[in-house]
Amino acid sequence: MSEPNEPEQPTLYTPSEVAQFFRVDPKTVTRWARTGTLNPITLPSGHRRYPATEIHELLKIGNAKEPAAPRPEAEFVPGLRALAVLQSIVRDYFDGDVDAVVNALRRS
Amino acid sequence: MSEPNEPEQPTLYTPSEVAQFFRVDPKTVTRWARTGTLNPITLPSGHRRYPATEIHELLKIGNAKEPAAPRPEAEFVPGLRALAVLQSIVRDYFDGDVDAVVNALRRS
DNA sequence: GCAAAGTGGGGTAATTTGGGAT
DNA sequence: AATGTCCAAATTACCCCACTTT
Repeated sequence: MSEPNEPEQPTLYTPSEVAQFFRVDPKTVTRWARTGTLNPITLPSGHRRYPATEIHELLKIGNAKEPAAPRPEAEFVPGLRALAVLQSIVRDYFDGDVDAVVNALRRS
Repeated sequence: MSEPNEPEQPTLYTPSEVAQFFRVDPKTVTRWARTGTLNPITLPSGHRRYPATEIHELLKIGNAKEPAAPRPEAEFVPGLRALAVLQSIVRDYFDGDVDAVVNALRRS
C-alpha cells in the first residue's frame, strides 16, 4: 500500500510561513488576506492557510521553464488507495472530466 | 484499510491525511470532529475516518471568488484550490510523477 | 504473540486572530 | 495609506501515555 510521503513542499502555507517568505509581520499577511491581496482558504476555526501556488506566483518562483524531472525507467504503479483518492479528486473538483485533470497537470 | 475504489463509494481519509491537507496537527482534526465541525465515520474501535467529499468541500471555503471566470463554455479551467489539491495528490500519492497520474487516469 | 505505526485523551506552550493605538 | 507593536481571547501545536490497527 502506498502511503503519502512527507510533504517537502506543502500545498498550503501557514500565516507565519508566508510572513517569513515576504519578510513582513504575520499581522500584515492577515491584512493582505482581509483586503483581498491574498486568497487563502479558511479553516473551520477561522484560521487561514495560503495556497502555495499563489504565494509562489507572487514570489516569482517557478515562472521559469524548469528542466524535465528525472525520469525513472520503471513505470510507476499506483496502489488502490492512490487510485481511489485520485478518482475522488476528479469527481469532486473536475466534475469527472479526466481530460480536464490531465490538462491541468500538463500546465502545472 | 483496503476498500473498493468505485467512484460511487465515498473515499475515506485518515486523520493524518486530513491533517496534511489542511496543514494542521492530527489532534486538531480530532478536535474538529469532537466539536461537530467534521462528520466522520466512527469505526467500531472508536477511530475516525473522514469522507473525502466533505473534506474537499471545506478546502474550497474562502476560495469562492475566482480571479477570472472568462468563458463558461470554453475549456474547463480548474480553480486555484482544485489545482492545489490535485498537486498535493500527485506529490503525496504518486511521488510527484505527473505521467503516472495521467496513465492511471487513462486506464480507469 | 510480537513489533511498528497510527490514533485518542489529557495537559501545557506556542500560534493566530481581532481590535485599538502608535 | 501601509506597517509594526501591544493586548486579550481563541485556536492550535507539542508533549506525555494507553489503546488500536496492520
